[in-house]
Amino acid sequence: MALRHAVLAALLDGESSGYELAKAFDAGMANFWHALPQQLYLELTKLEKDGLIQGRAVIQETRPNKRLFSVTDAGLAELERFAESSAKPAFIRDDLLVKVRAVDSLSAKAVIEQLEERALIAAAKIDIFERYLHRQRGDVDEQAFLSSGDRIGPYLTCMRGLRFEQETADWCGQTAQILRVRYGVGADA
Amino acid sequence: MALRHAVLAALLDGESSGYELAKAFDAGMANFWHALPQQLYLELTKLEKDGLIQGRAVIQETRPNKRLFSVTDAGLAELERFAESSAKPAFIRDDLLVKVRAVDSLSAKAVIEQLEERALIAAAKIDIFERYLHRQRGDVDEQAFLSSGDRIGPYLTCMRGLRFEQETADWCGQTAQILRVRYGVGADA
DNA sequence: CGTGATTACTCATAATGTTGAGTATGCTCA
DNA sequence: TGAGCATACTCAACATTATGAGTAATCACG
Repeated sequence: MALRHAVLAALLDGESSGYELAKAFDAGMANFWHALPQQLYLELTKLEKDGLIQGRAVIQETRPNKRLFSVTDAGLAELERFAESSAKPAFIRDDLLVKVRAVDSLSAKAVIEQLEERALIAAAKIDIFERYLHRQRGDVDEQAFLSSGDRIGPYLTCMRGLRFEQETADWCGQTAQILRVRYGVGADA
Repeated sequence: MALRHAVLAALLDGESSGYELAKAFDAGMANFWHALPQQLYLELTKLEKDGLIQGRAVIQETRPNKRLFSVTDAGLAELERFAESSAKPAFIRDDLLVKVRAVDSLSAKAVIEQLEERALIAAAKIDIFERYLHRQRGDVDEQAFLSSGDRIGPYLTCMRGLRFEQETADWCGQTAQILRVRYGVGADA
């Protein structure tokens, strides 16, 4: 029952179609949850059936018709219940860490390459997140925005995503460097 | 096929029973993967059937008998294959982030409490990880250990876990503080 | 002497997440 | 003019993870 609440939380940004949500939950932007389009469409159907969101059809001329969903009062109440229930601990679960853990028994080259690739991906996300944060806070500085802006939830979670990616980029870069030195693999992996 | 490789990587530390692995993959220690005992026992059975690990029974007088597993050559080869295949991106997937994302539409108290609780949990993990790192490197400093120690994979992944938890503790603390100020909830939540 | 924690493991089922294959239309760019 | 991309969504099958309920012995605590 977790995607359920992630979708509700995302819909607080305003009415949205499955397709738009799918983009938001995809690799690029998902700073607080990740899901594939198929899951989202399914979840939206269930949420509507349960009365937690309501959809309205939008007939389009030039594009396929779509349905825009928004959170109902029952949905808000459900989110409130969710927020009060105890959160389960979050874990890192990452293929790349498994590979690094085993690196002493493997040929390091592939691992180094993947660390460097991951660092680049993280750098791209950092860029996206920084732009988003800047756009959100507008002219005021961060402190001022956080104390008086009218919607800070998305900002706060994006901050977390940003720091996570910065940490990822740093660790991947440093780890790749250490392994390169140890195993004499050139920098131009 | 991911737990599979996590188990293989964990067994590189040396022969281990399902029970011991279960502790290592549990909340406290799992700095590179997380799994429940039931999953591990199942996976160990499959790994043995596939010849990637081999078990040997140890008959104990005072405790139930157990089976210790170690990685075979085929298992090592499988890990090598895994390391060379491209890693799928890692995502944060955390209930608490969902709650923070939605906090503007909720009563903030419960969210603040959970942020503070999470910060404490993270602090405890930081402690565990720091001790582990210190024990691993022994007398030499980190740089020296990383360039000449004989097994650095576990050290590197634990570093990642450490930083992740530090980031968690910082962000949770700061976020709780911001929300406390905004919503006038006392520090003694 | 019995309550609860630790060691050591198993089985079944439910919930979640991933993969693959479709359907359909229209827009843009070469 | 046709290849590829964006919009917009659906269905089915599979893989992975999580949950709940047991079994059974020993040990430490009061």
